[in-house]
Amino acid sequence: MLIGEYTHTLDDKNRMSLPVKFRKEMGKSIVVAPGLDNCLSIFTIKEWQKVSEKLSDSSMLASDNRSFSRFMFGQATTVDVDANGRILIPENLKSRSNLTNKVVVIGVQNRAEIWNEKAWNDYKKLVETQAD
Amino acid sequence: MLIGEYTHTLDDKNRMSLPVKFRKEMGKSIVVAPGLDNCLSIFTIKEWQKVSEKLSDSSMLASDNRSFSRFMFGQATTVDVDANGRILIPENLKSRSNLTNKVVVIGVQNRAEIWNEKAWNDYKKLVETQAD
DNA sequence: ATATTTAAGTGGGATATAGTGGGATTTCAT
DNA sequence: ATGAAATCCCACTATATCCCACTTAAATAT
Repeated sequence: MLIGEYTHTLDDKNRMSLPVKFRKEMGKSIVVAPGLDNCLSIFTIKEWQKVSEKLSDSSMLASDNRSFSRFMFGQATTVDVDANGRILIPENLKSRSNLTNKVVVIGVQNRAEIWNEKAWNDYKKLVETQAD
Repeated sequence: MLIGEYTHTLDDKNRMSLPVKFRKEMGKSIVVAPGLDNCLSIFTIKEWQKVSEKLSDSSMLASDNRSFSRFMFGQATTVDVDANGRILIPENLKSRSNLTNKVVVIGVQNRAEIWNEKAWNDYKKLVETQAD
């Protein structure tokens, strides 16, 4: 299971190292996809297949499903993990999620997410205040 | 069952020894997670699995479920108990709960909690006055 | 009660490794 | 053919981890 929060660097070659605790579970080839709430999602190949199956089960006659499928499949990419445990973040996904030099990688059970550092901190604060 | 209150030191390497009375029940690998009311929760692997199962039943398309999952999984970490019965408190969780050199570990049935010493004393007082 | 032993809690040095940066080579597109 | 970008490779640094040792508290024996 993927859990935990790690602040990493997105260098000027758009490389980002995966937290070492995620590497074994993630394998050598992963899928980077747009995530909800302006973050990036990353999946193992296996989990990505599950996501795709769910989407293909939903009818393409419903406009919401069509748009969500386009959103996910259209922007997702397979990337390889290099010898140092890093992946290359595609430029279009990077700019979509306002990723800068400092990013936060979080584990959320079956997926990981990459956040703009400030956006993640704001999001956490919001959740805590709502819990009262 | 985990019960009792223990004042321990959080050293400058963020290590904290578990109360010896908790060690057998906690095992060699435990999960540290954010808790409500500004404390940290620690679970056995088994108890943590129960928590995650509850959360994984909820749909990720609902924004409330998403945010709570991110909050819990994103900040939780698995930590190993070292040869001296200590665990390493992640820096992000430490600062979130205002933990300083002196912390209080309390047992609460199936989980333990780590508190800032002063916050715990204030909380106790508050509960006592409210009980009148 | 006092001495002796055992264990809990803590501190700190040495080593391993995660994370990062950057040069050199290769691949790809124009 | 040329420029840009991706990949490979190596190296550096900060930090986590391992290991050992000290101190204080508790337990046992005399």
